[in-house]
Amino acid sequence: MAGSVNKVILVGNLGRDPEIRTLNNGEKVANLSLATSEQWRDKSTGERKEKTEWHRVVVFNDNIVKVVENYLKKGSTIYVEGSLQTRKWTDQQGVEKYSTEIVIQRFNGQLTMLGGRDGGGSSGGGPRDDDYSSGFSTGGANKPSGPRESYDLNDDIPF
Amino acid sequence: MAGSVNKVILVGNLGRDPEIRTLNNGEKVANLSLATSEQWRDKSTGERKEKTEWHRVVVFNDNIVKVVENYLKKGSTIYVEGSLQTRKWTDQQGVEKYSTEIVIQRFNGQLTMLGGRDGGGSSGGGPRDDDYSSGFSTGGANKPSGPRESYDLNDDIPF
Amino acid sequence: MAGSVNKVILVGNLGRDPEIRTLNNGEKVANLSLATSEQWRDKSTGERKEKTEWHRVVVFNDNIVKVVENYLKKGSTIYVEGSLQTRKWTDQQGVEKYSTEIVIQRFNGQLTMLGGRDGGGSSGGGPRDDDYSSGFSTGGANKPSGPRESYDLNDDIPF
Amino acid sequence: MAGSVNKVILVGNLGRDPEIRTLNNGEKVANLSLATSEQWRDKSTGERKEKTEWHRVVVFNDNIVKVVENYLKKGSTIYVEGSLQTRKWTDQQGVEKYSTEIVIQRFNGQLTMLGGRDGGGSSGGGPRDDDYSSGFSTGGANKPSGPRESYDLNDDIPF
DNA sequence: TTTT
DNA sequence: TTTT
Repeated sequence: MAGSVNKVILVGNLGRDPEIRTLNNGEKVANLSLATSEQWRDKSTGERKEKTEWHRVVVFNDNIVKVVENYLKKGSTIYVEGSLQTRKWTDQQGVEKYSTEIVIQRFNGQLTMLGGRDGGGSSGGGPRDDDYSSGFSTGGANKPSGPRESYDLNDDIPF
Repeated sequence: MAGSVNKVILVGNLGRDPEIRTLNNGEKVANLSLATSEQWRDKSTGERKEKTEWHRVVVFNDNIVKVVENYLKKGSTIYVEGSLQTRKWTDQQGVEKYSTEIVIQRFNGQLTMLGGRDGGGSSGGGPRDDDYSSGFSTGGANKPSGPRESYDLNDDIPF
Repeated sequence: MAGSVNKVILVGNLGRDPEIRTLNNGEKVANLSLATSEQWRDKSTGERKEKTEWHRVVVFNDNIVKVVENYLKKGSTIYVEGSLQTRKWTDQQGVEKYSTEIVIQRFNGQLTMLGGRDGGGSSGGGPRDDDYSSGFSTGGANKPSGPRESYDLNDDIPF
Repeated sequence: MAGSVNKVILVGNLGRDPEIRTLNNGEKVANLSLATSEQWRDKSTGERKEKTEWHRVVVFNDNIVKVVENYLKKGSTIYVEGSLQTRKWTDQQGVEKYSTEIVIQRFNGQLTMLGGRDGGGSSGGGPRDDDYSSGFSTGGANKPSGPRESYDLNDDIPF
């Protein structure tokens, strides 16, 4: 196909602490649940309205996973840049399901902390409030091998 | 919630002709099936790979719906800007399903034709190949009258 | 020209309080000085580096100008979306100069407050910390009534 | 400073053939002159108007420079993603000047060919019309060392 | 289902 | 200086 572009840009808050999983090959993957919301005033009734959208963000980029592990938690405000990917999976009843995620691959995407609420988590320790910005960076010896061919997230329960 | 951002930017091709539906209130809505794809060379095997992602784009913006109706068809290359929205629905077996779409609302989003293949469809009629660019427009009879033609900022001292 | 796209997305902090000017026709224009910065570690010396970029943002969109007037000040963190525009002007010595700005027109662009430092300004009054998000709005008295609700065509006269 | 974002997204056409320069260290840099334009109809007079904006794009990313060298020419339509940078320089009369450019650094940015007119240039040779998409890719053992500092050429073979 |  |  001629050149194409697949880019998602979100600024929002984490609805819960990130989940970090370790793949069979030792690599870590972070899953974020990110909320964005719109407010508006209903013209007819005049009342304030708000609609929240929840996004599933999956991070494969090593350096960004480290940032997620060390700095993010429920309530964190972040800027995220990734690409859309729809995954097909089969639930325990054998029903086919689809889950659309914002994916930050090894060699693209960005995640920037923007501060935000101090979280309500009980966790007290750990680094925090140190602003940290991480691009696609990564490096390491591995080249981009393309769009992460197979990885087992099939037992995830999409949001 | 603090200000948030929910933005998707895609450049790709239509997999089929757009579908236009008319709502009860007379408004039209356009549905697009847009493909983006990535190519890469497998590091180990050296072979070329390609992965295509399909996106559901839903257009509520009137002016953009008109562009879709009049100019787009299977194979068209477009730039699209909208926001992510996940819809819950129940299929005929009563199973809950989720569908994530790129939505171009009445007052946001953008769609720009970028040309692309002349389509392979047998359909011959209708306007075509006329490049046309439509922003969020505004709807109705009034369009933005353009990029702020003249204004005196000349005595500003740029940074 | 075939469809084109001209879009800038910035997240950064205001270097000083916004400047609001009133044009001859009574419209207001806001000027912002926005900083973005990059940090990295020098590979050879190992020392931390930082480079700050300053952006001139000009807001013509009425609703966004109101937000700027009422909520922004030195130190505010904002998300801004606009388009690039280079202006030619002549300084007092008669030398031609160029200034490139990020412009938020009446019918496009976005500005979202993201909180940030409480500013260092001595000014104490004025609204603050009330998170506020403003899209391209529409100008005039009518705002977009939100995501996919009913709405009336607006009878705004765009500039 | 807290995390910041500095991103420019353009779709437009090259006004002339790219210029490739070789730095002292042997690295190549590409300069592009990219046009974006807006059309609208003047409300009062009813006449069609068009305003073209010219952007200076500077490419440091090796792989993208190769694409530019091999595939782009006057008239090419491209998608470009980079960051804003304002450079200060002194002209031959000793006058300080500023130039704002869209920079594609070694480890970020994107350039995607979107086809476009076949160019009118007299140049006949060279690859052409082969759509080619290049991300920041690279990787290798070298990490991003920041904005435009010293770095090593990587010997990756782009896909 | 597109495109190369 | 491009493009329509």
